[in-house]
Amino acid sequence: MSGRRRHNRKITTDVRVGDCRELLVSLPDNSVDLVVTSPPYADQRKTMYGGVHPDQYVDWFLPISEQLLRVLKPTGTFILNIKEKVVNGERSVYVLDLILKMRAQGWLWTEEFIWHKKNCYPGKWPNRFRDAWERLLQFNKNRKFHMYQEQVMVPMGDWANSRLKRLSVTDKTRDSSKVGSGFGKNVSNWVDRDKAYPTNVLHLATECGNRSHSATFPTSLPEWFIKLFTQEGDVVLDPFMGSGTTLIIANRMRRNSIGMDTAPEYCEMVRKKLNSVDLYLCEPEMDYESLG
Amino acid sequence: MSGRRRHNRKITTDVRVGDCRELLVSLPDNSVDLVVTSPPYADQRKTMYGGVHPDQYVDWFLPISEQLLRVLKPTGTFILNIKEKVVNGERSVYVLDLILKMRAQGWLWTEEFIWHKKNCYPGKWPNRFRDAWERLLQFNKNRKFHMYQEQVMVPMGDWANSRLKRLSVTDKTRDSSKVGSGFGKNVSNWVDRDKAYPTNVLHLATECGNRSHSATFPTSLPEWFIKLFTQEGDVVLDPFMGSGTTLIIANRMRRNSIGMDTAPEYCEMVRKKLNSVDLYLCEPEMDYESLG
DNA sequence: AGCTCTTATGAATCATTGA
DNA sequence: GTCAATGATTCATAAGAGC
Repeated sequence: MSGRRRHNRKITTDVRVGDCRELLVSLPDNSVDLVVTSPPYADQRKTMYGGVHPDQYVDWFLPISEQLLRVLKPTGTFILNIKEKVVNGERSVYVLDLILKMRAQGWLWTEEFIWHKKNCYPGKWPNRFRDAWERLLQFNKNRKFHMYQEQVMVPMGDWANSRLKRLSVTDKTRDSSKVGSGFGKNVSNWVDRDKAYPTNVLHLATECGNRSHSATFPTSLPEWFIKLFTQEGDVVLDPFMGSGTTLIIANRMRRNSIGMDTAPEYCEMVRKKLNSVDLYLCEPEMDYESLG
Repeated sequence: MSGRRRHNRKITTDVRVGDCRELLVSLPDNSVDLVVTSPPYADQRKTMYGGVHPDQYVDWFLPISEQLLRVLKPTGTFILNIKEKVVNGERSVYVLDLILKMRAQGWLWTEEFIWHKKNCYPGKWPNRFRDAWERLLQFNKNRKFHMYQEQVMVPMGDWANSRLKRLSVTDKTRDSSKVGSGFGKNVSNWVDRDKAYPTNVLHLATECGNRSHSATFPTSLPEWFIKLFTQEGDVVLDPFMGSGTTLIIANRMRRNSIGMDTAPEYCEMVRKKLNSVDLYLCEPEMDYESLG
């Protein structure tokens, strides 16, 4: 766990140009710890990915998910960020259909996280409110998988904060005066509880890191799942890399990663960003935590 | 809009004992403006009252939704509160299946609201976080339906929320003691200023209105949808009444309503509560707004 | 009034036992 | 072995009392 040993291990960050339907075939079986990706939504970004019609979306995605099932380790996890479009005033059902067919492929639909977008897209319609959430579908190969819950614990609410503050000023001194009173054990229970486990609802604002790119995938989203489902040295895969948010944060967290994208200009951009990040990581005194 | 005219119209609140699969047949076509209900969730235990096995859930519900489709007005809305259980470490898919089959019945799946439960059930498991959200599925008969968005506009920003919340608990009682003090006008000033349209994510804590009954959703949940999808004098239907939260709030908001439940003791309890509410409504100076 | 502290409670999951 | 029932476990809120 020392900083020196961590930096002695070589971390690879692999950017591949091409269609993941072809590139995934070259990856070995059971080699990836976490797949986290946000594929192009149906009929969106036509020019970049050729656009997939909602009716064809499931058939287009199933060969990809089949490859992902193959390359994922038995203890690994697949996080799929997706949200169905409104078509003719109705929510499309291709996401529901996809879940059912991926289960038929062998995936377990373990959980559905909700990403609550606090600053969602503006707009007003007569019979619809703004869409402020997206699905984060968790799939696994087995019921048992790696999950490092303590890595994503969050600070507790205000009442606990104030209570802890009070403990730290009065009760701690009282404890030091009464030796072995047993009260210290209670204090340590409270002190240990300064962080709480999250739920399956994630509150994150959308970020617009790069103005030239339309995707609003915030850095904290892949970061959260990488913390939760991988350790240092593990392998993260994003078959729809886009601007490379997942790869860059994986590199910064010292996870090996593979990213794929059909657009050469995106791949080149990500490579450049990675090079500058690598410079930071080569500094022996720099740590991920200090970059956080 | 005057209080006098509103109270001249007779509002009926109809509590019927029995299984809604049988009772719904007697309702006329196209007679209901809003169905809002929270049916018993699927349960592994076969023998338990109200429990339906996950594998049988869709077949059990489809005849009911067929009747609901018949009795709903063309401009009406059906709100279904539901959440799938975890079975063998995996999320069940009967809700997804139900959506697909209800569409085949003729329903439009217009929207999926998220109810974010701020105080969710406790628990800790090695490979799962606590479940903090439920689905609020919106179904319609037609693409055009009645929606009164301005009725559910919310104050902007947290500072306004906390201020309004305090008003609702302390200043409300003060207002009832000081008749016509003019303070109520200040409240409405706050409400009129800086309002924003909500999104499709609802933040509500679970409430337990009645101690003797375990499964109630909070009053504000049906209240929100009744505001959004009905006007005074419209008809609200809850085929799984339970403790009657929906009926009582509908009565208070001067909507006609029909509630059904197989348990006579629940029906009797709701009737008693309705009688006491009616007494309040008979007072000419009382208004829905002052009841909060 | 504001702040602190107490306490009640919530549509849950999982592992184990028994049929 | 499969299926069903039971018990233990769990924790962040918010309402309410108290100062």
